[in-house]
Amino acid sequence: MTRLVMHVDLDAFYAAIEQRDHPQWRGLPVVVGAEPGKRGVVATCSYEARRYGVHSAMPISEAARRLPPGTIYVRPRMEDYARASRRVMAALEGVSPVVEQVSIDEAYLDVSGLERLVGPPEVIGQQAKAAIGEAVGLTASVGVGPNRLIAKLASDSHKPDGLTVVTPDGVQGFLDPMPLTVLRGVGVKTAPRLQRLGLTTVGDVRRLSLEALRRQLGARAGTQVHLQARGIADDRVYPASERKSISKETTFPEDVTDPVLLRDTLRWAAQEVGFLARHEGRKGALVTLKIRLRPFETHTRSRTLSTRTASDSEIFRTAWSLFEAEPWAGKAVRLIGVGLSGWEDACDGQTDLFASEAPSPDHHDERLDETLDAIRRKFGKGYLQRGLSRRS
DNA sequence: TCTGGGGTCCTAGGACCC
DNA sequence: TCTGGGGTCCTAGGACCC
Repeated sequence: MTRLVMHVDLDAFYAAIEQRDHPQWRGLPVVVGAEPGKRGVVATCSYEARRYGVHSAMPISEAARRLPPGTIYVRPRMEDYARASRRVMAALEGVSPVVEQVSIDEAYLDVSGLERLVGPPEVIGQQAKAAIGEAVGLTASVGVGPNRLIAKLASDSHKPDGLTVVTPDGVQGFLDPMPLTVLRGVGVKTAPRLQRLGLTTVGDVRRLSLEALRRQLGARAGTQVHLQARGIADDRVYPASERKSISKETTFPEDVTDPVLLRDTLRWAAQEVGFLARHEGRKGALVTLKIRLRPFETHTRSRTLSTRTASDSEIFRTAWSLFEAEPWAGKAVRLIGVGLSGWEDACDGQTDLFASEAPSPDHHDERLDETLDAIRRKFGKGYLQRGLSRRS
């Protein structure tokens, strides 16, 4: 049976919420992200800002150079965005029961078989857009195709507020003229390897032999690219997938050498990770320290514990000992953070894992406050408030 | 230009075991 | 004394995605 997959992508999600909630900002360039003049990037920006060449992940300093006076710069309000996201996903459940949320502003739906009930794919897509409009007053771009890749590229092809349906017969004609960078897994490193061979489009890639692709990209990636160039990709939708890791990290406003500050920040990160792990009823065996040194040199160090943990202090102690085992003392640190993973059951009989202690907010909050105080004494009140995430 | 934060998946080498 | 092949786990790094 041939499947029908729909991809839904909210338009300039964070910026659209800001413009929805601040009518006076409509029609203006709006940038959600870091504060101009400080370290950081654009999370997302309104279409008015995109006209100046600004886009997600651009350094905020560069964006500020390009954008005119009168541009609105705002810090993300993640709680509000998350609330809107939940409403959108609930609305989509009304279109098809098989919804896979892939990020705060994107989802795949399995709409196979809905044609007999609802009508052609265009009508199903319109239904999704209308449901989102009703739920949160935002627009989305929708793509429908025979698999995830085609549905995603279809939604990307007309933005904002687009609706694009690609039939199985239309797949190759749709794909061939596209730049090869649209293929999943072909990014800033892989694309030049193909471009050096004189390839530019997906059609060019399709004409290269499987053997040549595997030589260039390795067996696995080469095969995947070969299949994608023919429009062959996963056509399943996975409604719920369990997360595999929890992490917290922060980039300092200025590089840090003070070990006390590094320690306090790592303690804060460990408390955040531990709290979230307990909240989700998880314990992990693998603690990973992440550090980024000046100029932009990233390292990870990890340790597998003999028993799984969700304890703030154990996560912290492990991460700090990983730090101390390295000759990093005195070096300028740009970023520090910690992750926890390794709770998947390896058939080792640890069945009591999820009966672990509940989150302990009181204890947690008190210690967290102490740590945050230490950090904010250095960097000011606004620091370490909320995350920032890149959104289309 | 000067590069956030949260993730996933893959590769590759070495340890260790049979 | 010099030596196989395979499997699994651990660790570090990197590419990529949103």
